Amino acid sequence: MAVRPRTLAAKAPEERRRRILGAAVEVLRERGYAGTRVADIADAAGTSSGLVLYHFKSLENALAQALTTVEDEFYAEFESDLASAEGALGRLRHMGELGAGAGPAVGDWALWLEIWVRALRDEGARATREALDRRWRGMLRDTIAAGVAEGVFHPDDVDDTTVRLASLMDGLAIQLALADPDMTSERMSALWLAAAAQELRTEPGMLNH
Amino acid sequence: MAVRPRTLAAKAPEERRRRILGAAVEVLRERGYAGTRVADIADAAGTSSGLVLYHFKSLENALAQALTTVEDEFYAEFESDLASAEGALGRLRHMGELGAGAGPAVGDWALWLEIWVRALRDEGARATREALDRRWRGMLRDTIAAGVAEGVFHPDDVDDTTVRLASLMDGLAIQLALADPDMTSERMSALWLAAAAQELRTEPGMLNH
DNA sequence: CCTCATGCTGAATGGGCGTTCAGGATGGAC
DNA sequence: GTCCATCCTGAACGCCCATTCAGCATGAGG
Repeated sequence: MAVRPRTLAAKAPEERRRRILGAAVEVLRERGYAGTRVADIADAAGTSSGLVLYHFKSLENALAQALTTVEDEFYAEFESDLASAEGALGRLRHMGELGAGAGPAVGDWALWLEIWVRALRDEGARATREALDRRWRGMLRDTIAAGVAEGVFHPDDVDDTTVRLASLMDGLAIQLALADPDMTSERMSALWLAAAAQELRTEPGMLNH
Repeated sequence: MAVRPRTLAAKAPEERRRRILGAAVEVLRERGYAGTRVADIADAAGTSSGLVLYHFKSLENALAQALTTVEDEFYAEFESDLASAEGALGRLRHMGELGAGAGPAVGDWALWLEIWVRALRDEGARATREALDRRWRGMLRDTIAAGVAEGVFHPDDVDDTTVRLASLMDGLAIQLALADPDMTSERMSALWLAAAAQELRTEPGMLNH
């Protein structure tokens, strides 16, 4: 009658595993990739370092999986939030606000900086981040294309505009992640939407909220 | 008759010191902040690890000084190159091209990623990078203001435009540093100048070269 | 020539930390 | 109850460096 042939011993291994992964993300945010120790993760998860290595083969692997988790959650939430937006204008506004920190992104931009540095030298990380970037740019491009179809956007060149707006968001995010006094969530969102309005030649005021 | 009261023993200590600093920069580019060892620097400089620690107090300190060196050279070259440009339009074009890798910037964007991650957790690094960013934005803002005075630029808001164009460059640079197949030096420069043309409402074609 | 401050070396030291492992506990199967 | 796969623990092991240091080299000053 067991759903799985394999029995689950101990309390709840899968639950424990997830707790460790969550702890890894937490520590990663606090100390960064280079500063995270196995013992830190174990402490944060309220378990032993032995178990961390038991569930994940190595620290390296644990951190990689932690980052994957973050990325997945990031996009999942992003996409679900976006689904509730109506029309291309609404979707674009959401993108500006979510990217600027209204959602899960807020503490995550720091992690993106870590991912970028990692991607500098790790082939796998590079490929992953490239794929994720393409996914994000794809969402942006689709939104723009939808707006063109609706007749509210009139970009010179959809691809170029997409790359510029995506890159602008990354660049603004750096200042946000580094807590530059000149940058706030609100300003970032406003700056990005203003750029979008220029790029897309929307009617004046269309993208203010 | 000695210029300095202190005698210089050995061959040329100051020269050696500079060689080590250069080696540190080289290794830093190759292996990144987290991956650089004292022995790597010593090897690259053709000396002993003892000497590295003799001239710089610690590895940490050596790397910090190496980064400072890079930053100084970066801006020095940037400013001198810029001085030769005529008019606001010429200066802006230079900024687009230098930033995109025509000059010393090309291998340095990777180092900027490292600096950003470092700034995430090191107060000193954060302050340094903020100051440097302000300096770069200041140059950009001055150029824009000059263009306004010349009557060739007509931005909505000089400050906002400055921040957007500076951030856009950072964002584009990430893809360049990570060798994203969709991004090249030429495309980056073209994308940035096109954005500048939009932001500054230049006459059509003014910023093409 | 001496002397001695400064440069310089490479082996030794010591600490930090990833990984391993021997040994328990747990709980389903029978 | 007995057995065994699976979980889990924390101490022990070793490796990898940063840093220290004892000692040699050099060359200016006298």
